Amino acid sequence: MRWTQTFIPTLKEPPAEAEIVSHQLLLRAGLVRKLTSGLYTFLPLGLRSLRKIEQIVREEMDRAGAIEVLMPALQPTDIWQQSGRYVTAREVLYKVHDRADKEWLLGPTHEEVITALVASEISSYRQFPKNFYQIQTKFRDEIRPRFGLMRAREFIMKDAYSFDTSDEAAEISYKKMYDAYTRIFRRCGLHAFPVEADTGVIGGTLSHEFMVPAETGENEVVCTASGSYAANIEKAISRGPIVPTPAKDTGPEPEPFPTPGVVTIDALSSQPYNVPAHCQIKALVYVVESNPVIVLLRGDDQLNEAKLAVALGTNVFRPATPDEIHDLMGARPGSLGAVKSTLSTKAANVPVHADIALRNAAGMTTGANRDGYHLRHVNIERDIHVHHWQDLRVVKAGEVSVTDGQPLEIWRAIEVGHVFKLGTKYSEKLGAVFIEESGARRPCIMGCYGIGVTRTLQAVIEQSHDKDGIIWPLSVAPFEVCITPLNATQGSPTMVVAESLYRTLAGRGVEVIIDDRDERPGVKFKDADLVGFPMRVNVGEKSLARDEVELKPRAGKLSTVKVVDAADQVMAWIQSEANKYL
RNA sequence: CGGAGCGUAGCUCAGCCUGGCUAGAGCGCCAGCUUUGGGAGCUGGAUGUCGCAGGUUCAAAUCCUGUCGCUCCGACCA
Repeated sequence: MRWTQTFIPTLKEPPAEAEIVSHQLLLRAGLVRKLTSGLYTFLPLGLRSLRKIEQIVREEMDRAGAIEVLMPALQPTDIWQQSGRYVTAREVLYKVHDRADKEWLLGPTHEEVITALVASEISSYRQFPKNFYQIQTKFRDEIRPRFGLMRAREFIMKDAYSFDTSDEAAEISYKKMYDAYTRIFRRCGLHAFPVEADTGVIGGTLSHEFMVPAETGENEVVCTASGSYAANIEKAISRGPIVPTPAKDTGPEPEPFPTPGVVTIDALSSQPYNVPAHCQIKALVYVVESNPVIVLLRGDDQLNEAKLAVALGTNVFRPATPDEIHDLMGARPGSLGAVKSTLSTKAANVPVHADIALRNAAGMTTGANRDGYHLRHVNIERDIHVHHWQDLRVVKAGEVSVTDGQPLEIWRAIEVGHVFKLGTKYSEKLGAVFIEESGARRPCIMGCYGIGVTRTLQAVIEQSHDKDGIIWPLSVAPFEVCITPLNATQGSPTMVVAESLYRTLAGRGVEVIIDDRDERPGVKFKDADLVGFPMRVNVGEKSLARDEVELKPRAGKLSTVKVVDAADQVMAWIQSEANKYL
């Protein structure tokens, strides 16, 4: 490819709209342009890298035995009604109407479509296992698109769906995808690692997200240094708080004491009260499908809403409003508690969910359900009627792993993939049943597996760049080699050598671009570094006088080679570089 | 949807608080000359409904109201 014959609109300065470095570089290197929030045009170089990632994904899915299909992005509503997601996923659904005013959906994901296909086409146990995948544009009405391709309204996803006849077989399918994902991200030059993920209200036990560590990531991951434990913070557990919960009874019964104006954990732990946060019981009121529940946590702990969703069996809940709280508890937030003797008649029957870190807690302080008062000498087993003991807290750095007692760290990360064992949720609702050997009919066991292809592209940039620009891994670079003639005058010795090398490399199958622009060397160097081609070959009069050209790997040191050896040297370099991503 | 910020040239921004000449700079773009190993120099040139709509005023980029868009923080997710 010739630079002058493609379209690479680089920018000197980062556009104001881009906050994070990968987003800035996507724009500055001329890979994408924004149409409007969450919608991007892929320009030639961005598209080339995107296609390379897609191809890696395709090869590894094929290797794992998955079968490529292509499903419609436009979908009828009835299958979504059947699965129930017309309602539960309504927030992310883009709906369109045809001229007869019939409603259609732009697919945010394809469980319904693939399950309908399997329901109508596959009926015998002999036809399993099957795993279908596609690489396709998805549409989601994101609450807040952001960071360029990281969270877009329209994005390219690889989605795969496995169908099996038993749990054991489904686990094998799951493992194959898990292994394929590990290979895919490695081949993309990404350091991605799997973590246990929340399965949400769907339940089930098997779910992993593939995470790329990045300060700008939207997720938090809890892990040990050795990797012996790794989980999304929504799911993460530990052996409990570093400072144990007091368990010594300090009084015969709860004792109220005045705390005028004290409505925070901090205030109660300061002068003149000096009640350490871990000796307090925090009471929260939530409204679950219009019914109140009380949630108890240690004062120094935060509620993990994902865990609460699992505990409640629904994700339809919200914090109660101050008015609702006052109406129920007779006190305002900051003075709440669940001690039996302080609960109003109305509150007495409200379910109490307590975090397990509060087990056997004694000598605790909590709100008295009376503004300006707290209670001390609270013994939770004696004084509070706990209906449900559950793990509800957010794990903190420094606590130790349940697997091997190693200290836990917390990292931010980008989720690039998610593998999920679905069970029979969709197969039951959409009638994907098969006939087993005995003649009985049973629903298929499903799994679903997603990779955010466009997000992966940006994650590569986020993880691999320096002050000058992108540092593409060879495997996903838009071009492997950039030839930079320092004088682009047609027929000049420099250009003759550059053109010759260009033709030789292209003829040997190297993805090469020649910067044939009539620009000064500095401009070309800056642009090549910004775009991040893995190898740059400088052809200039100085070195040409010695019959040499320069090889400059984007991430390595400059060297010189004889003109006649240049092509071989470049080939050798590419070969050794390519081996790093296998 | 709640909170915060920003909309002035293709890009980055100044001007706005305290209204007043022809709306500016750098980069980019066009022409010419010079230059040619890390975003060159000089000269000349083109480019703006100051996001949009109302209002206040003798006068609005500037003040007020509304509206649209973009960005960031939270809930959602590949």
